[in-house]
Amino acid sequence: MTQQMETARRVPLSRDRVLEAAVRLADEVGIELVSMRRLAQELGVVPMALYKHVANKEELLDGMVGTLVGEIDPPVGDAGWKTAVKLRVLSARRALLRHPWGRPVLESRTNRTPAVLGYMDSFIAMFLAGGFSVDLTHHVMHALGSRMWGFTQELFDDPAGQAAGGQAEMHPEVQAAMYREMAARYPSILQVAMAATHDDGQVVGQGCDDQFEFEFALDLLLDGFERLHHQDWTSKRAKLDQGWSDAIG
Amino acid sequence: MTQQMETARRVPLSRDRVLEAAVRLADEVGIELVSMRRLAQELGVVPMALYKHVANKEELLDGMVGTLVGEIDPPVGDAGWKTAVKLRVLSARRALLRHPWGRPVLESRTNRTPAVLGYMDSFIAMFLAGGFSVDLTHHVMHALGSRMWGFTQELFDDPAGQAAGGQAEMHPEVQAAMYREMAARYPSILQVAMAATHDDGQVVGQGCDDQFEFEFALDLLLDGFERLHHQDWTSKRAKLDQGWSDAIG
DNA sequence: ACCTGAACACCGTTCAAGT
DNA sequence: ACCTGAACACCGTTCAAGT
Repeated sequence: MTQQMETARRVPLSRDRVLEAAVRLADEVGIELVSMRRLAQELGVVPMALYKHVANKEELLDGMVGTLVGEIDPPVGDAGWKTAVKLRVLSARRALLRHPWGRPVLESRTNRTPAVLGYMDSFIAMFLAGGFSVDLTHHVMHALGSRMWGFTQELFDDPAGQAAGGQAEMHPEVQAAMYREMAARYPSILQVAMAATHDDGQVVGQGCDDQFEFEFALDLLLDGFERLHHQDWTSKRAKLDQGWSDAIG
Repeated sequence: MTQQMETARRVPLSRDRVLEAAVRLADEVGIELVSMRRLAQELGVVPMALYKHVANKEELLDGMVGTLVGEIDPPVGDAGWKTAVKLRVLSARRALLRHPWGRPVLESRTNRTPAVLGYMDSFIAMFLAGGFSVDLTHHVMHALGSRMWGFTQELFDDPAGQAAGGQAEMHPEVQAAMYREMAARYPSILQVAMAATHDDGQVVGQGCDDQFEFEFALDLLLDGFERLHHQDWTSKRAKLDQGWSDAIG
């Protein structure tokens, strides 16, 4: 331990070492505990030393996203666009499951870093290679949105602290009371929740198969994309421009 | 001003006054500047005084979401499920456009407050009333996800500070250099961006019609829901359970 | 020129002292 | 019993003093 820290202190800091340590720290203790100060401490360094390798915390987070993108499989070239897109999204999803901090960090990113632009570019290229018009590709990319990264903004995401099965510790009476309360106030939620969880008395959100739900929505979108593509769908805006081109051309 | 503050000090604090002030403050200065301390100052009160009306900041944010939900139109009863769902989502979207803080706050919510549960419940009820099976309703709600609130997690959302048209201040040379850089590194992005912005030299993300893109994806999903509903789609899991019921019933 | 301790301007929340 | 100032344990980042 002491030896490790001394070794760490001997090796000079570098942007890569900083990012690597940030990723490891976020994996271990969660992103909410990753502060410049804590990260510096982890590296056996004074906080200000980090600022020579990253301009500020935003840039640190951008860098972390970069390493995340690096873990996503490159697109397969031999399958159709649909398979290629799906495989890539699912690969991104696996990367995000390995690094739970990826989601909140991606959501908060606002800088167009090369890593993110490159990832987006390769997605667009898959659609174009599949014969999609530039116009349809544009809208389809918007529709995909953050699902490109393998996550969806869910109704209720599990709070960081709350492990699954927390319900098990409740007294039957309390559970019964909650049940009656739900039945009175939120009858529709209860109906769906009961069907999904098979009357084991859990409330909505628990007991859902996240992977299934993600792929359900993804397939729904991809099928929709395919349908529009086959019928040569064009947005009114693009149609209008086509009219203009015809008129002036 | 002084009189206002004194009046404010005279009227006793209440949960409603706290929430109302929080909403107004967030509308005016942005959510990132809404702190317990700043809010207290705005109310002419010592920070700790707030804690008698909200347990902590989380509960304050939950309360703000409550007032937001209150601004969303109730479901129309006489149209079909598709119209009812779409109108409600678009109403939520308008509420969110009036209160830009709603999105980040909703994204960060993890508590199942009555307001949110009630909103969800009414959505589920719309699908069930439309004849959707409980099973399909469940998956469809997941697929809808945060789109229920009228927003999508976009690839790049405009950073809070950056107004549209910031590009206009760039020198032509810089713009040309950026253009060449994009062409070399992200050819597919450039293709789409140019088509979307009609060669006025802007980069991707600018010049998109957010409302169009939102409705494009929403319609794609709703059409998908409709198709599955018409063909009596059932998840394998529900099919399996049906088999079990048949076997043991 | 490089490095870094101290400081600045904030947080949310606890807690004990004052009324 | 109620209220609140001071304090605690943090932030990200600036800046000037030290080597």
